[in-house]
Amino acid sequence: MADPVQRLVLALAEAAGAPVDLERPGDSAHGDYSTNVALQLAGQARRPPREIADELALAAVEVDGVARAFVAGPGFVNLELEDSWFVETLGSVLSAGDGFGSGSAEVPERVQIEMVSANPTGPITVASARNGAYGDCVARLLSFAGHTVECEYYYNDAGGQMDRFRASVEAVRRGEQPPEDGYHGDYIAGLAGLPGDPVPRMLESMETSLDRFRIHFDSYERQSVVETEIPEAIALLDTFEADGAVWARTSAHGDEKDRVLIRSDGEPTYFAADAAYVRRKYAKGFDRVVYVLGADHHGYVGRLQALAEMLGHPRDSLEVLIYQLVNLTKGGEATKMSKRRGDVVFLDEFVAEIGIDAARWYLVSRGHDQTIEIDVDLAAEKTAKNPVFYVQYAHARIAGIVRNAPANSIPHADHLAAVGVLATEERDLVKRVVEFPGVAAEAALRRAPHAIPTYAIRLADDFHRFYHHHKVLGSPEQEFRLALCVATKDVVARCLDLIGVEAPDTM
RNA sequence: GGCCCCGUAGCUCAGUGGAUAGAGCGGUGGACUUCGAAUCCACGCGCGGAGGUUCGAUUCCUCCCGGGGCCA
Repeated sequence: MADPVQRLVLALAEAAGAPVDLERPGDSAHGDYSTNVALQLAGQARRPPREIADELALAAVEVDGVARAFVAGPGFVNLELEDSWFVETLGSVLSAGDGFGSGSAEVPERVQIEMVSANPTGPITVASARNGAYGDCVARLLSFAGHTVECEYYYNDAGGQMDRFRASVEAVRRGEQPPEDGYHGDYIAGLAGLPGDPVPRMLESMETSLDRFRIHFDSYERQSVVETEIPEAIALLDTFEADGAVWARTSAHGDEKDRVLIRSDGEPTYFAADAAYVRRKYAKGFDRVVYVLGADHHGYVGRLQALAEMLGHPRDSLEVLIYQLVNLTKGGEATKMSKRRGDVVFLDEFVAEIGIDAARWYLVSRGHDQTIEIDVDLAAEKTAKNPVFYVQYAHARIAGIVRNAPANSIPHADHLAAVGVLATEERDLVKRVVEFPGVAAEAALRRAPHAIPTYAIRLADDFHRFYHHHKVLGSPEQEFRLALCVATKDVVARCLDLIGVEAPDTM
């Protein structure tokens, strides 16, 4: 079945002889949809925009479903649509079912997303949780768009950090303080009380925290394994020797300077391990390799993309998603996050205070380019007012209606008919629901999951308003309204699923 | 000194070229014998500054100011 929105867009594009974008005007006096295509065409056509708009409006009224088309302002063409268009549109949403809004990827790719990748020296922090929540949502969005996505966790099991971590646990076991440059958090004492190597225990506990936070990994990779492939990787790179060291000519591939691979003492650098790791990722057959890194690592972008290019892949196929950091305040005082000092807020504590749904919502509902400020004291108090409940409540409300609906009254797409004249709230809600595919596609393309909660709030808003004004069950319009409820409920649930939040039937 | 991110309402944030810039929180006042009032309705205040591109700029470009981060 052809999507009625697309049908409109295509008909208008044909009339205009150019691609057309429909937007929803802020002012309802400007119709259901409007397009600025006449304004865009005016320049090259060397004609007054209103003249072009007049012609387009004449053609638009002939399009099936268009009740009225009129020109306003500098040359906008505004459309008012027939009730039948809304009924048809709702029907198409219902028949799309679970797939509504999915499959936007033009070229489906095999994508690896590497995220979190915190070394196992302490529990998952809120900062790492933002990394994970963001990466996980991007993974969900890309997968919904039609890509095949795998999530990987990478950690350094062989470096100095691990030595200091083990030494800290050992010190406590001997009844001493951890070394000055060691780890001082309370969790060290807990690990010291258990026998054996603390590293596997630490990892296991981190995995449990992430899993409970609904962040799942398809694979784990260790630096000690990756390092064994450094020679193969270096053989493929553009290298030279200077000062007794082996260098990668990264500056010739978009990086700001060349990088050392093997020091003059024969020791490989971290960058050499990075090279081996990048090679390994592509060797697994991924078309696209994504890193999720905090803003403090933005300097890595150039050298990583240089590696991809030297290894024979398009530099853009290695994508680094940078998110800004999380600042915590406690009672108005800023606290610097430092895992070594134990001066951090851990994910488990954060979740214990505000719950998983609110925590996930909190971490992904802001743009990833935005630094997050969290007042730890206020977070718990604010929970009840968190917009996530506003959205969840819309879902639960609809679930209640569906529960109370008579058996066999849930409508099907094929025999859907409006009764009487549609109300503003009904038309607005239909328009909101059909925005979803565009929102999901855009969010995936821009790696911007925060667009989903933003949209979900507006959707819930339109639903709550509709609910308040109109009775569903037992009304003459029951069939249409029930259909509208079901479509809304499905889209709300999909939005929440895309950000890893539950969609409860009761609250 | 170089590079990256950010300055939008009292606070936390949406809005990557369109018409009168939006939400939530906080404040005030209203609405439940009706499918769930965790809801709805009403009332205030705002694009850091200066230039430029454009028919049109919160959005794009340059510079300045201010906050954060990375590197040197």
